[in-house]
Amino acid sequence: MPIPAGSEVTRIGPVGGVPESGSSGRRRSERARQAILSAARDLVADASFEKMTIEAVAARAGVGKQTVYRWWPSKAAVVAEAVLEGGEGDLWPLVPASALANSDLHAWAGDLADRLADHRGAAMLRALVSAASEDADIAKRLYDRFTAPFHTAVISQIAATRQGSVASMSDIHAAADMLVGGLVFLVMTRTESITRERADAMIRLVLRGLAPR
Amino acid sequence: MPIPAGSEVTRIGPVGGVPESGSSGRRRSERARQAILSAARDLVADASFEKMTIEAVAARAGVGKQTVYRWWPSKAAVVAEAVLEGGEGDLWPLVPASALANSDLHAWAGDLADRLADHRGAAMLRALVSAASEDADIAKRLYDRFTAPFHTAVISQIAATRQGSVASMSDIHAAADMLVGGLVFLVMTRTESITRERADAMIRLVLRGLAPR
Amino acid sequence: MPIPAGSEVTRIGPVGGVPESGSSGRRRSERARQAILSAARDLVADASFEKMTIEAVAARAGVGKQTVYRWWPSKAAVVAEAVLEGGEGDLWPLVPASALANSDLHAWAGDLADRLADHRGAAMLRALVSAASEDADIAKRLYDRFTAPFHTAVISQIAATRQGSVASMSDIHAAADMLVGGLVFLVMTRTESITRERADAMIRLVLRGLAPR
Amino acid sequence: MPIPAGSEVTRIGPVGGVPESGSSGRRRSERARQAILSAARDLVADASFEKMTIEAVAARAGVGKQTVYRWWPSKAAVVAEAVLEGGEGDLWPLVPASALANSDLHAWAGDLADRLADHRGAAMLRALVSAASEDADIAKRLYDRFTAPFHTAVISQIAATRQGSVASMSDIHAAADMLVGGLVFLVMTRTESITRERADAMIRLVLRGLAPR
DNA sequence: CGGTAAGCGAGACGGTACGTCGTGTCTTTCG
DNA sequence: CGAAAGACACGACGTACCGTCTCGCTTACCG
Repeated sequence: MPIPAGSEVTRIGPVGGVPESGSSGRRRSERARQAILSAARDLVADASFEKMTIEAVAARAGVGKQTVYRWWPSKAAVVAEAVLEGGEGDLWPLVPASALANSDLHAWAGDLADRLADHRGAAMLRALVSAASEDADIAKRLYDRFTAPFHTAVISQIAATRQGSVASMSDIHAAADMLVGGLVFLVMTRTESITRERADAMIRLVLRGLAPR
Repeated sequence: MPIPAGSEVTRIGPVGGVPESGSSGRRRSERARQAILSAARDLVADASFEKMTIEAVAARAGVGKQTVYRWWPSKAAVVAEAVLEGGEGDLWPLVPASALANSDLHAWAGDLADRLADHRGAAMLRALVSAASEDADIAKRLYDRFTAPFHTAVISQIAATRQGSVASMSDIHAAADMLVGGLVFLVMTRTESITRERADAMIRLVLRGLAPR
Repeated sequence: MPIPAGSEVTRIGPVGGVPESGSSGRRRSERARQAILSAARDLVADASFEKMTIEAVAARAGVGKQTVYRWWPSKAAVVAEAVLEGGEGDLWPLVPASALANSDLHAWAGDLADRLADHRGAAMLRALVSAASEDADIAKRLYDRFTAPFHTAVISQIAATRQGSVASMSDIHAAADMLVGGLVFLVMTRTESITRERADAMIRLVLRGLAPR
Repeated sequence: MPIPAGSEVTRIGPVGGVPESGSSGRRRSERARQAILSAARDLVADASFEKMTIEAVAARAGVGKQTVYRWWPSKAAVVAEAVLEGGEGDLWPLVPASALANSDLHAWAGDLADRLADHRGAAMLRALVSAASEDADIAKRLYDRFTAPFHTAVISQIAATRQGSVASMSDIHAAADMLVGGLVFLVMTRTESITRERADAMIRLVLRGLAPR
């Protein structure tokens, strides 16, 4: 998997795409869209992917079921968009593409750990992973959203500090996969405490592994 | 989370347990039990946790639905037992508790990567993780089955080579979580190639991170 | 129920009526109106009242759904107008108001039988009766369209031949109800063969019953 | 249509047939069956065939929807059985097969008129006719239930009184169709008053028509 | 002739019911 | 008394239509 250098991970549209309207007919209701995503987030947060139902999402959003099915092909797609896109502010911290110092990585990982320590955040991520296990496209979106930015950041850091000779590409891959995977695995297995300390330990270990001898 | 040194990870019985020998009446049919677990494995392997149904398991096992519900409380429990216990041979390699050399860890990780590269193995692990996201007990079983042995192995290795001073306990935790989590995350996100090389890179990185300076 | 002697049964306008001339704006499209009625007739003819949908009517007529709802309040109303008014030629024969001879009645009944022997005609009448069972107004329209003309005809015949003393009003009612009802019942119960012979037998029986001793 | 002389019109089983049980498994619940038919009767009586829903029937019967669909193929079939079979006492009077006197026919017709004068009875018959318009089998059941007994009665009467020479078979058919059809048509078109007088007039007319000169 | 007031096609909307499927429980008969 | 068979109450599925509501157009009249 090549590293999509300056890739735009941010805005991933609904699967059905923007209304695309040629012209006639009533337009898609943005109000309904937001209500659905928000309802999905809420329901997934206090139950689980399996227990969430489209019916309940529609009801809570004050929307007909068909309005959900018109724009998303499956429960997994709704959850993916709801959890990945978030609502107003960003749900998940993004590694700054120009991260130069180790402290940037620590800050990011600590931030992420905070979100995952929160019950709501953890539940949402669990749901997202379950959704990914159902649908390969979502799986890819999940991977790209969390892992790819780390690649970019580490590469730009190395380039800046001329230490590139040391860390091979496969090491960077391994580092990113393990870091993200490690945190996600803790969430999936509900290991109680996802603390900044734990996240720091992971970052430290990985950076030490990547560092020149 | 303390490391349960000599813990028995191997045999995790059905939740209901064996029918408490000594009682009168017909005994639990081992044949039915195996048929159910095997059917569950098959169905989960070529669909997904969500799409697998107890009804289909019962049908394929040639068993009444009640016979499933008599012994397992939920779909998640059936899948957990089916996937974790495996059939005849062990489904998932176990780190030898007395692993002394780095090569032992490489061998284990490579072995695991092989299983996960296989479509059937990957599907089964995905199902297991989904099951874990539904049920905290299963989540714990999953974590213990894959992470704890690594802890034990690394600790015994350190004890043997008197390098214990270097690696802190939290580093060992981090290492185990990341290693297992990294591989599992690749499976969940369906990253195409889970190769021995990838696994080796992970192990190498982690060992370098753990090593004394 | 008094016999509305010279009643205009023929033209029954749309419920909403013509757009109240004098107003500005675009006029009702006669083309759309005909397309809708024709589509309704077609759809009802090869399915049933229950299975016909307004959506399908609009689609087949190449018309927006709203254009149907603007002019008719319900599916029953559309069907009633479509089936009762017919298209170009009259769908259902009308007893001539001045029927003087028995042969006129035989001719009418035979004609009606022919229409009902046709699959399309039978299906349309079935739909009309179903529509009537939903809506009392339509029920009245149906009754008046088929039964009242018979009343008128028989009365005028009696007046002409001075045999009025014999047949009481209630006998005439009974005769009309039974004649029309008998044929309609055959259609509703899908009795295979609605032949001129059958219709003749009915007319004969009724006339013999009405005749002076 | 031949006259099924001594036909058993009485018990027409559920379409799905009696459980037919070879052996094992839970038996069909008679309680549920009665509850469903009774609920269907009630709902159809105070709405219409179109407005009645299977969902409402199931709910009112305290039964799962599936239990309805397991035994009846369609709404029409449920209504047909509910209305034709009736509950405890017979819903619709049956002409005695051995009717010998005209007064027997008058009694029957008067009885039937009473049922149809009742709002509930009328609504149920309307629903039955609508059901028949959807399904040819039900149409036949409806025809046989109401018309055939009349055939039998008239024939037996004729045989007894040796007046057979006069009334031809086609006249008897016509008489039966018109009598039943006349009453049913009044119900369908909601003609307000279905009185014994009206029924008597019909019977009188028909008998006069059938009588020898 | 330009304004304004419908009607029109299209099609999304909040809903209700459909007929099917799966859940977990319950009878029933057999071994 | 376990196990197979299968009916049961329940509830969600994804679809089809309902009747209503925008949309961006035509028409047509009226000033």
